[in-house]
Amino acid sequence: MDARTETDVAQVAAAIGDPSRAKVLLALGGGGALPASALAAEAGVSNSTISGHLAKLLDARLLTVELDGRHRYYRLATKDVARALEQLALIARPLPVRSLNADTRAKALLRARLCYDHLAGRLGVAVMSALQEQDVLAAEPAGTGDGDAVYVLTPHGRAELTAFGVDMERLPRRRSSVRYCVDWAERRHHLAGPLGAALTARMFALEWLRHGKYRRVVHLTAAGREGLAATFGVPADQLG
Amino acid sequence: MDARTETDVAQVAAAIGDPSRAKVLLALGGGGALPASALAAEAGVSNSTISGHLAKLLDARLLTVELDGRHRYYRLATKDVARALEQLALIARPLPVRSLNADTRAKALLRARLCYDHLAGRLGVAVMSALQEQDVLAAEPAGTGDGDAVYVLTPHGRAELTAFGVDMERLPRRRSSVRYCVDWAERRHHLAGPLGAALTARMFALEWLRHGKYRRVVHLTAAGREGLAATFGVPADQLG
DNA sequence: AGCACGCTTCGGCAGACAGCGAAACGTTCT
DNA sequence: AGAACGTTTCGCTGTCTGCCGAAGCGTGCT
Repeated sequence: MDARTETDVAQVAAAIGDPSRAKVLLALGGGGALPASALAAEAGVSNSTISGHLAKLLDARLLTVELDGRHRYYRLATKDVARALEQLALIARPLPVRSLNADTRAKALLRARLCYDHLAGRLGVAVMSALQEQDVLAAEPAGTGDGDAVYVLTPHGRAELTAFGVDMERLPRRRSSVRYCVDWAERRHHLAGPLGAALTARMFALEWLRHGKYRRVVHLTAAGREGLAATFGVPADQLG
Repeated sequence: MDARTETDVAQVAAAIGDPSRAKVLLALGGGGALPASALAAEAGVSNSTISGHLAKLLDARLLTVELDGRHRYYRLATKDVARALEQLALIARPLPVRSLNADTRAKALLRARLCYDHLAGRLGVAVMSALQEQDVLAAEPAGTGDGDAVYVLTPHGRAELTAFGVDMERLPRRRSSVRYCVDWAERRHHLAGPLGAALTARMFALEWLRHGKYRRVVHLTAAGREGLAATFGVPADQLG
């Protein structure tokens, strides 16, 4: 027999459910690692305060630390943590803007951000929709209509992406279907899963994308703007 | 321009992050509706206390109410709330057993439960795995190996399920792929999405499954035990 | 060795909040 | 109308916890 039983949802949720801690987690939501002092600045609290918070997040196994000299780099413990955060963002209310700085940050996040390892935000949904236009992905609308649509990669799409330089060998074979997230800001789908991660990685390799000051924020380069229009037919007016 | 900005993850998480409130949400996780007093018993607090909690959960838009005479039936506001809860359960630590009663409840939940509209728990993963054995579903192992596998419904499987009485017309057409959840207890996949919901509904219609005292708990009937073995080849020793 | 730096620990304070019982409110049943 | 019932509101108490500054500890620079 097995000692496992119900899990302590309340404890994790409480760990996430503090404004400072949530800011920390969101700042790390792009999959990057940051030292304690940067996280303190991010959350707008003192170093001693953030230290307590980080200890709590470690205890809840939401974060891991890497020791590097006198620095300590924190990152999300697993992909599942990032997924849980995005899922929570989906059911959360919009947050009123606090400062001018926060406003530009927020706008940048809405424009293009990483959802741990794949592209999200307006850019993410624009790419997803362009991939359908180009018959790279085929949508199969949900029967029940409640956000449970399904996408598959077409043979043509497979060829297209291979030509683009995505290493398709390392992805699920045959009639692949495709994972996606419901974007919390756009309420539309963006590409996720292994394919989303691989495509995003390729775009970074081509320098179509660059990391912003914080890893979660992504900037589209001029090359990226041209490339997306030329290769996938993403309309330029959706790249603002 | 759009006033939407970052969302308030902290607020939702805080709403979930109280033991009593989490118990309420989990009790409603099967998609059912319960009156305030039942939820108070469920959480083990007084009626006045639960009333405050329910008000908070309503304010956070995690629940909705239906007024029915002097009763008020609460249920989860959307499927997304249920999804968020399961995602949190996935990253939460196991909870130590408190009472004998809680223990039998927990065991029942591990055996078979509803994940809002589809089957989960040991029974859920057993069915999922049997469906693969029977070539109803084909698994396409993840390239990156981090839980991003993909399943598709085979033509044979489509015929099989149609014969079983699942209304396949109302589901995504053509080369459908299939949504799944990672079961928080088993750490294996169970069938979700429209197909999972439809199959589960059919099993209820056939009286293979019956609701327990609380809707989230599901009981397998004798007919269900036989049917699952005969129709899908689910081994009897996995139905304990 | 000595200093600067990043981070954590400690002590203390103030606000938030879960808990209960009593009372109020509205609905249903007799 | 009156009693029973489900639910919410109110007042109160105790506890928890987020916050800071100061002090402590280990690491790296010079």
